[in-house]
Amino acid sequence: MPSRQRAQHAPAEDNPVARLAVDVPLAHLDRPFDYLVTADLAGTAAPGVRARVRFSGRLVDAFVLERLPASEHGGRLAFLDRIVSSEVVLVPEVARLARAVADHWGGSLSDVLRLAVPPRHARTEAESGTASPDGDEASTEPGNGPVPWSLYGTGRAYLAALASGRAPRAVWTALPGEDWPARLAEAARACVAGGRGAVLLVPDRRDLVRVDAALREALGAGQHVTLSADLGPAQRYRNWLRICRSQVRIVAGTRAAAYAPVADLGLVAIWDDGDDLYAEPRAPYAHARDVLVMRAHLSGAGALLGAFARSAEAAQLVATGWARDISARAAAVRARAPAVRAMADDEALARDEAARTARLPSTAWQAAGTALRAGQPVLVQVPRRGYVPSMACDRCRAPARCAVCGGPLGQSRSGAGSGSQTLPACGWCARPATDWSCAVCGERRLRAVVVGARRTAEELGRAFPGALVRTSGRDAVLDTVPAEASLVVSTPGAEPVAVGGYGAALLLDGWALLTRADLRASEEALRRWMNAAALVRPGGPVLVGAEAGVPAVQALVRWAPAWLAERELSERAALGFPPASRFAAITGVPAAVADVLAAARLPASAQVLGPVPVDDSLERMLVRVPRADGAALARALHEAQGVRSARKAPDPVKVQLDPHELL
DNA sequence: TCAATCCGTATC
DNA sequence: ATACGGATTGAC
Repeated sequence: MPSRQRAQHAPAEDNPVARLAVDVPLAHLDRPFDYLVTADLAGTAAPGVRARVRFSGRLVDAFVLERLPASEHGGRLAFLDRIVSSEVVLVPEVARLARAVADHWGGSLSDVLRLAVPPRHARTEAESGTASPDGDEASTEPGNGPVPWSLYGTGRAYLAALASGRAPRAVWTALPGEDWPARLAEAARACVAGGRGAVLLVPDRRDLVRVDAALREALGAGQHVTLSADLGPAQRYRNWLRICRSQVRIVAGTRAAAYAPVADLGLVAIWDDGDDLYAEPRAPYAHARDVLVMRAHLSGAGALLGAFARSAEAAQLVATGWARDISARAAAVRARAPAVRAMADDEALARDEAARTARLPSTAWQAAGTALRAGQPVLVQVPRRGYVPSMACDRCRAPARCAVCGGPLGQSRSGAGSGSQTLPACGWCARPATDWSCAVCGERRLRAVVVGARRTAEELGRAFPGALVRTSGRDAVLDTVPAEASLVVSTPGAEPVAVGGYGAALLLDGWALLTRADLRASEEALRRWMNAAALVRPGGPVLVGAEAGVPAVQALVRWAPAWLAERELSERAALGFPPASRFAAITGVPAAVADVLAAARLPASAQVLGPVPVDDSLERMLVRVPRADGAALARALHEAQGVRSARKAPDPVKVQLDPHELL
């Protein structure tokens, strides 16, 4: 077959070599491969198009990365089998980004490309390219109201820099009550004014609906598209093609939209980068915030990280000078912030299950009652069920940490038999906490922290007979609630926006958020509280069920997210935690994990922790290095995976850098 | 001495 | 996966 085909198809005269990214996940094949282009494909085998090639006997998908006059490959080149379509779907800018993402997280290019380029939908591709996108209605005139960015110190200068073609980078702390989708849309409009495009990321579909509406308001219809998994394959691919074909330059979407092939990218923006939903659950487990930061850096685009709260990573970008801080003046914050009070006695209630409904903290219920009587909705935030049990100081409730490596202590099950004892042990290095003492108060006793049964809507209904109770949570999320007396019970992240703002908010079981076995417990608690409290009208009462002295609670009371983030950042730096350090988690059957670590040429600074048993017969090892050695760590582990995949080692090993849920 | 077979390795 | 090269084996 080869000789016959080669006789039929002579190589192209110009640039007969195509360099391809082939879709094979094996780590040792994570590099480009050169193929010969036949004369008849000379015109269509352009950089960025999909191809099919015979790769070690099998037909596999591939992308053309570039065309070259000759190959550096010593052996014989095979001919490219066929070009799938002439649509350019992988532009060089995104190819470079994908390579950088793969390298940074120790993964393969093909894994990243599967996320970056949506699966082809042939019928959609064949449609005439002028079809309307999301079923847009009639065109509206772009809104041109006042620009509330002027409330934010350098905010207007930031937009002006975008419009003039520069690449300003900022961490933006939105004022409570801010109509943030409108502000993001204005930033996008500034890009358009300067002849460039923008990518705006939001955590979930509900936020996307809001940004979509704001963009339509700011830009008029048909000037942008949305990208998210729940559009379905056809609509998603249709919208995505409009970006490829440069028919739109503004994209709003969920995490995978970070790779949207917007031409002349002027801005990448992300709302609430601390949200867990930005952590990609598929290999190589890149975080969308970091992907955008990388993209801004590689492509010379501006960057905007906006939120009510602030992540330690965002604080890090400010601290290193990579991004500027855009915040409102203290007076403006004071004028708009709710009035926050901590209800410490909620702790006692949490312990005494029976007393709950009887001994409701009177301040909380007074505030709720007042708002309801005034005809205003009241937001009640309740934690989701099913927190991982963690250990805390018996006296002061500070989360308990390992004396040796600083990892979180948890209840490990030792022995599967009956009468098995549970003893607290480190979740990172597995050392039992035999001689523990609290770093805060010196107490030597530990207690297990478990979230009890959550207060139900019915309980609240009993406390306020006759009140309308709505719920918003995992199964049924409400987008908005009207300006009328109602109790709105919501889990974090599902809080509906209230027309006119909530009259009050109760943030229940706040202590439970703070004692999670999670490095980010404080930061995450504040993020959830602020996202809820920001929906309350200025000066409205917000009651949080947690100790007033805890830093996260202080930050909420003073509405000082940057203060907490900076504090967290310096604390973590002192303790060798991320983002000052980088971690890798290696999970698999014990022999396979040991195999990877033996093959990996880790940097000298690497500290290996574990193993810790995880479910079934699997175990996990952690490797920690200072941030500066992060790239070396990623490379070493990717190479080690390559050695194993070349050997066809049977047991799979999951290598995850910056494992989000562990830290 | 040569063919059949096995094993390891590369995959353009 | 599959193809190939080199080593190994077994029959003449």
